[in-house]
Amino acid sequence: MGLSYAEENYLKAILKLSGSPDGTVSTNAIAAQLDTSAASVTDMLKKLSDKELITYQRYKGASLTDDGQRIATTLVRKHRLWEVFLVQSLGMTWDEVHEIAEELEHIQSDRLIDRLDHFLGHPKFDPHGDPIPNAQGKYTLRAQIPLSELKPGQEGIVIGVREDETSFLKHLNEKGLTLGKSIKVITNDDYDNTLSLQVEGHELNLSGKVARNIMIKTT
Amino acid sequence: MGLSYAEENYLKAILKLSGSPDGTVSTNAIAAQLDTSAASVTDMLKKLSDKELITYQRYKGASLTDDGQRIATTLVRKHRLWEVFLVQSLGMTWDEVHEIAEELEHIQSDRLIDRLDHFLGHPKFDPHGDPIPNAQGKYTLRAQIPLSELKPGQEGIVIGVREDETSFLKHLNEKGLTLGKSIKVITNDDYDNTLSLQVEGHELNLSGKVARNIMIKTT
DNA sequence: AGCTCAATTTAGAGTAATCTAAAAAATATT
DNA sequence: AATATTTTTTAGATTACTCTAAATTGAGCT
Repeated sequence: MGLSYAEENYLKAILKLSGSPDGTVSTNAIAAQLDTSAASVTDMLKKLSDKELITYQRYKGASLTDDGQRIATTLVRKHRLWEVFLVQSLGMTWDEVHEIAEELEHIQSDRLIDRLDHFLGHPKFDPHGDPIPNAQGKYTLRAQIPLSELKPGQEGIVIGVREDETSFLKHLNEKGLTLGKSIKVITNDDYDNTLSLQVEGHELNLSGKVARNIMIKTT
Repeated sequence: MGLSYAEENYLKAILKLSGSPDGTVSTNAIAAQLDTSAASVTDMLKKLSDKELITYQRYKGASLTDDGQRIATTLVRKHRLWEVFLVQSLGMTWDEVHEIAEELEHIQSDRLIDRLDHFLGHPKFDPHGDPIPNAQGKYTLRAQIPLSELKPGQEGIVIGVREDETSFLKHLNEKGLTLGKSIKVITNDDYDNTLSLQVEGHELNLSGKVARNIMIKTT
């Protein structure tokens, strides 16, 4: 019936990586995502294929079946709802909740998630600005572009980040660049790949690498 | 560093069973508590002993060291805080929260538990009436006696149950005997071991077995 | 088409937790 | 005290997940 934590994590990784054309994901991509060996991935892909949660052919990569997609999306829903709870109810900061939510998402109880969703007021986005799938797996998309694509003079609001890594989120927090902050781009140098912007009066410099991972809703 | 779920569950079982004189618990008692084989218990006792979380001698049973006691008490604290959250915040019923809390108690984050405790207003008792240890492992005892010990005419309030089993809690819910209800004993027949009482106008009959597991604060 | 190299799979092995069956130790009974 | 019974441990195996190293397959290049 229930899946193991490992199985669930593989499904989530495949969902995350299957933005590509036909949704097919390579063995190595999964190994990199989960920081495990390619051999382990191959073993697990066989198992998930037997359970009909993915379609898999040797040497050809894997993609989620409808069942697999449903389960993976539910995990994302759980993860993001828990993140909202941790930030909104418990007052934790957005850079410390990811790892805890990574554990909480595996708790087994549909009813628990329904009640939590209700308690939180059916939020549509998590603290990183990512959409929360509803119980049917549908979610709202939001118009957002990477900070790196803004031209000098453009303004907007920080609505999310792409990276989940704690170190990255911590870095942003230290710079004062948190969710909801209004920003205005001063310079965006395509050449040396740096960007300067104004946040609450201060001026801030970011590398192109960092700027590409910060999502903005333009105003 | 961190312990596995299995290791944590063994420590909790040993704490639960070590009400006895010197706090020593037998292999078979643990096996029964965790519904596992005695052989598995022996294996695990060796491992926990190596980690200095219990003292253990072959054929002589086990008892918690200070470290083991601290960890086990923290687990109880986490379990009971989560139960309060599930009932108080999410509106779940006391008969459905135990199993979910059984999973939630393993989530690793001291800060999370501190925040949760704060969010809930530092509750002293869980929905079953059991005391919640504080961060230092200390907890308040409450004067409570089993319903089975009340004499006819005595009155009181339901403040807890001894059994954790879902089926038992469900049974009580159906009879309308939930936490906080005022009761008055009408008859308590030592001979055939049954008891009748008044709850909100209704009259209710309980077996001695059930009555022994319902805790009352007399008024 | 044949070769090269990267990606992937297979082979073989290790760890954690569990089981059943058999052996050993402790406890109870006569 | 000797024997019978119960409890506990050991032995040997199984499942899930993981690893490294070696073999295989596929894809790109000439």
